[in-house]
Amino acid sequence: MAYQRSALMQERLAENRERILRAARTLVAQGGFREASINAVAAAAGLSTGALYRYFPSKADLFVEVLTEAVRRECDILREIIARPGTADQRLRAAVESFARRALEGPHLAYAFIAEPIDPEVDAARILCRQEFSDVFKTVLGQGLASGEFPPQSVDVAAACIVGAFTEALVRPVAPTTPRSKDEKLVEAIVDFCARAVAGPSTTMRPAAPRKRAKA
Amino acid sequence: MAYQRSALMQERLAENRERILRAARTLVAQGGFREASINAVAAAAGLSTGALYRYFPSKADLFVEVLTEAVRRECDILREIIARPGTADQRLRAAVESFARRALEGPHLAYAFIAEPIDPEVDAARILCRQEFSDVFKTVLGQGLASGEFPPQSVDVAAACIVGAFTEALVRPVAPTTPRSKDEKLVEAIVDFCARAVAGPSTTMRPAAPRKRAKA
DNA sequence: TCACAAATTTAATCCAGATTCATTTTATAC
DNA sequence: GTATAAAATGAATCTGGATTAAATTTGTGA
Repeated sequence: MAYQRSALMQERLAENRERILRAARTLVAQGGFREASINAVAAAAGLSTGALYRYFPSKADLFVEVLTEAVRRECDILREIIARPGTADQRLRAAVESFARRALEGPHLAYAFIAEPIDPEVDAARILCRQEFSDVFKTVLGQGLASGEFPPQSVDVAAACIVGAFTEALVRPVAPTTPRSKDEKLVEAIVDFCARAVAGPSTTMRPAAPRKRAKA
Repeated sequence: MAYQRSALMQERLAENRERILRAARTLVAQGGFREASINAVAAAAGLSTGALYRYFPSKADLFVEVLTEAVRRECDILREIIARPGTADQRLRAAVESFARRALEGPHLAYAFIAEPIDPEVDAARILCRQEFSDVFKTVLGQGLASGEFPPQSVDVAAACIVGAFTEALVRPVAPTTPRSKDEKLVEAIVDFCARAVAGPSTTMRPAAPRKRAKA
């Protein structure tokens, strides 16, 4: 007779898989990918290293899944915010603020997901993820542009700049220094920066030709 | 008799050291830190691995030097640009443009210097370097703020955002796709983004009203 | 020329962490 | 219960790259 897993067993296995993913996420959140070795993940999940390989073919596969899963959730939230009623400016602000706020909760996690390299395979997945973030912002930028609320600008570049701006502003200080009060100011300043950037006065006051600027 | 190196020998040694630094920089420029193993660097410099350790105590030390040297040069250029006459807006634009343009020449290099982690020791040095970049932008932001040319804003955050914005916008596409024509557009878009961000309307007021715009 | 110091080479060694595998334990079918 | 399949263990292996060291070559001072 063919061997068949009982429903209970099925569930336990699925649970283990979840536990591994959760453990990996938690470890990354605590100390970035550096802290998230296979051994550490397995231990945190209450399994042996060997067992882990029953659930994921390689470290890269595991972290690709951790990454895409987290980014999917994040993007869902952002898309929901952007779909709300309001001006493009309001919605953009809300999205940036929400993004920034959650990033502050787990700076290591945010950094790891946005920037920290581990493995070429994971890095490749990350590029897609950043694209997904960028696309969310592009949506609202495009709307503001179409309605004339925002001045003409490259939505692609602006979207990337927004992601980059708060990555740099938020994610750098992974250091212990993180008093709550400062955070509020920081989030506000970042939101303002991004909002000004897209809503600011039209900038191309200079004719494209005369470029007497320095390059060196 | 005390052993003493001839002037010729002295020079050859110094030259070797330079060659190592140059080789390291070149390799990083080609493929990031990942490609720049000690063996590769030594080979590229025309020396053996062992010899390299005569010049630098460790890989970390070597790359800290590569990094700080490159950043020092870059900041010198930026400071010079910012010290020129002109409005804060003009000088900020010139600095961002110059920075962006050179980053485009070697995206891997720029990425590696701004973001790519290798080693805790090097990462620590990088934080100082980013601070240095940020400080340059802070200078001009502070001037524009003092003169009333820019609306109230956090210069610290804005400076970090500027660095982040164009890091993300420029450095991501490390892919082969780099047609010159696109580059021009890209640089312009980034410069505009940053300029709008700092010069934009005061942010507390949020007029949904479409703003007057010039040509793109 | 010789003797010794420094530089260089080459081939280990070391290390950390991912991956595997022989063995043991647990689950399923009868 | 027994026999077999799947799952789990954890120690052993494998790997890639930094680091070291013994042996060799080159430079310096007599």
